[in-house]
Amino acid sequence: MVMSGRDRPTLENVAQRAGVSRATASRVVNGSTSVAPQIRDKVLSAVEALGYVPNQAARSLVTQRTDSIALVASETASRVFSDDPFFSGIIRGVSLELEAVDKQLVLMMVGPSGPSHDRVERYATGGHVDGAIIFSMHGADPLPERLSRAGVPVVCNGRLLIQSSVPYVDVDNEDAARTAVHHLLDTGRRRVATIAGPQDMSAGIDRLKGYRAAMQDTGRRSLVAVGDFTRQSGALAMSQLLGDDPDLDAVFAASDAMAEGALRALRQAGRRVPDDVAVVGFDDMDFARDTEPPLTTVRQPITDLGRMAARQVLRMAGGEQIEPVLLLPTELVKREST
Amino acid sequence: MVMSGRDRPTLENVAQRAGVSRATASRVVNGSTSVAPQIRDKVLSAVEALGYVPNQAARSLVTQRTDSIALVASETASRVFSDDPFFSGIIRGVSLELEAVDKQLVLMMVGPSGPSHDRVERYATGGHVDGAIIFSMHGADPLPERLSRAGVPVVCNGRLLIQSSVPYVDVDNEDAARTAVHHLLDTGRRRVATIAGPQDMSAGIDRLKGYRAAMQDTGRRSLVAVGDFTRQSGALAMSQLLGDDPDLDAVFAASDAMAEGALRALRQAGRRVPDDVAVVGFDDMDFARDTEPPLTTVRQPITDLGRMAARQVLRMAGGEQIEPVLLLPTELVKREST
DNA sequence: CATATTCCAGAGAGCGCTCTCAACCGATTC
DNA sequence: GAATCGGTTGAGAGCGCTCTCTGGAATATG
Repeated sequence: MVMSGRDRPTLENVAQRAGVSRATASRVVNGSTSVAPQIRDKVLSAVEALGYVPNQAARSLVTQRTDSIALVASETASRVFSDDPFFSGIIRGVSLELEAVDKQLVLMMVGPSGPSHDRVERYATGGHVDGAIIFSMHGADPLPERLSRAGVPVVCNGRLLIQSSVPYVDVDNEDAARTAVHHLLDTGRRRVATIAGPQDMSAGIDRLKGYRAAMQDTGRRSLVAVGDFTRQSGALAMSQLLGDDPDLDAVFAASDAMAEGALRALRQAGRRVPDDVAVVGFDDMDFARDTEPPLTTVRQPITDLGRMAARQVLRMAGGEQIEPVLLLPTELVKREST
Repeated sequence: MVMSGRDRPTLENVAQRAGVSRATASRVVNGSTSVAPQIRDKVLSAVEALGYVPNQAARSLVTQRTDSIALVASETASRVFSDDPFFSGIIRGVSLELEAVDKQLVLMMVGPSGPSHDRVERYATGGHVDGAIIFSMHGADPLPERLSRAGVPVVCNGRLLIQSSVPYVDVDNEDAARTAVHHLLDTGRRRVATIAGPQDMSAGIDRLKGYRAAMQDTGRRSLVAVGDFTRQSGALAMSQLLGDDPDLDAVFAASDAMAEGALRALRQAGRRVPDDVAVVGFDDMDFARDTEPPLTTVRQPITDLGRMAARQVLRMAGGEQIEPVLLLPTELVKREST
């Protein structure tokens, strides 16, 4: 096996070949301005000739920066590995943003608690990353706060459930849900139920809150079933709802996946959509366009959520002060299911 | 802002507090056996008291290891960010395996070519990672070969399209497809079409090859439409197929997502499944159980594919010789669509 | 009891890089 | 012509860690 580590050219080699000092070579490599053009060129061609690539470890050792950001995801998050591509979207956004500034993305999964939790904490507080983005937290996870307290720049994706000063980016889930439900009401629906998301996640909680608010706005009774953002849970919840109130004429599902499950359950129960029951989802995933019928849904900019989280954490790492809350806009996309 | 980097305890501090030399402290931290128990304990409690975490950069600098592995994914891969969770499954597998040995996962996306390609190459050959797992390559991507030649341990996820000595892990796509088609034939189907995957990816190519082989085995004519593994393309391909041969009575789709699209197209064309047309998919994604009707499909162990890739690359990084090809078993899961 | 052997801890040399500080040099100013 | 000055370059000190090498204590051997 080739040991790539051993025979790699060092700055010293570059300097020698260019006939300058290591310090000057370093300046050129790092783009310092105060280097004479012809020396600069000499160094650059030495870099080229030798195929020099800076040793990140050595650099980190002195700069105390690692140029990498951790993306921490709760491994058990049903959304992460279920059939909805929320996870992928976030990763994509974060990745695009980091790539633009030549930072690396270190991905870490954590279990609900215990050893893997500690591992992430040790790793992040150990100065291996310049910051961390934490997403898809369940319950009152203490990790964000702990890292933050340890001096690691942290940004969360989604509102935290505990009182905390850790900044986050999210959409206004409550408001978006409210809008969705009002759309149902405005189009003449009278008995609007909801399939709520998991009640240990802010997205689940806030969307339910929005639904409740909209119902109260118009003096109506709530009809709630709780799912976990997956298709199956959506189908199950829909059946329950139908059992609870056979006359319901609309459903607001807190995710597209659950909405699709609901669509299926409705079909199996012999209900026509939207004639008998209108359905609104949340997310605007790719597949929402292809359900039968195509799904009316609340679009949230998932990739942008990732991008913004990355941007914020980079700013923090750069010593900037950032807004504690950043909300991105949503949009109600009307299709044939309402 | 708290600068976490500056006030972190060093090994020197630990040594001092424990009243030993730095070398001994290092031995304890790295689990060397030749340290007297009571000294060992003293060091450990100093570590505990100070909250010492080794500085990875310093360690890497001398060991020439980074304890991290790059997972490189083609960003444009339709599978990566489409509605099928292949990507997530691979990540999950790799992540689980790396976590077990306390290595980090560095995720890198690459565009079809150009700057991001170079970036990955520079990064990986620059000794920032101990190895790389490359997956979802399109066409004859030179990246795996280039990295490998540069001395970076590389394992691919999926057969390479070019002649190369880079090892890979995969399922036997051709054989699996053949089995699936034979299942269709065995259950009395006569006109079996296929919705092939993209022909610039080995999974797409090999599954089509398997289909063709099965058809030839039984002296039948092939009927092919090509998709790109997505739902939409599956629906589109199905319509074409129906146009080409309205009497077809079975379809083998090279992915579950395409199979679902096909199911939808068939329904819209007024065909009953499986009465008029049988459908077989590939992957056995979660949603395959919930399609209407539930999908017969070829199960491939996606998470294990990720796991094995990680295991192989770790072995390579450890200097071991590994098998150039590792094929994991598939299984035909029979449900109601056939 | 002297010598050989084993075992364990410490000293010290770097790993490759950045960055401060001093040195230098040609050019400007008095 | 001497003093000053902006602009470059080089020397060298570390960043925190691992690991080899050496010395000394403890144990075994003749």
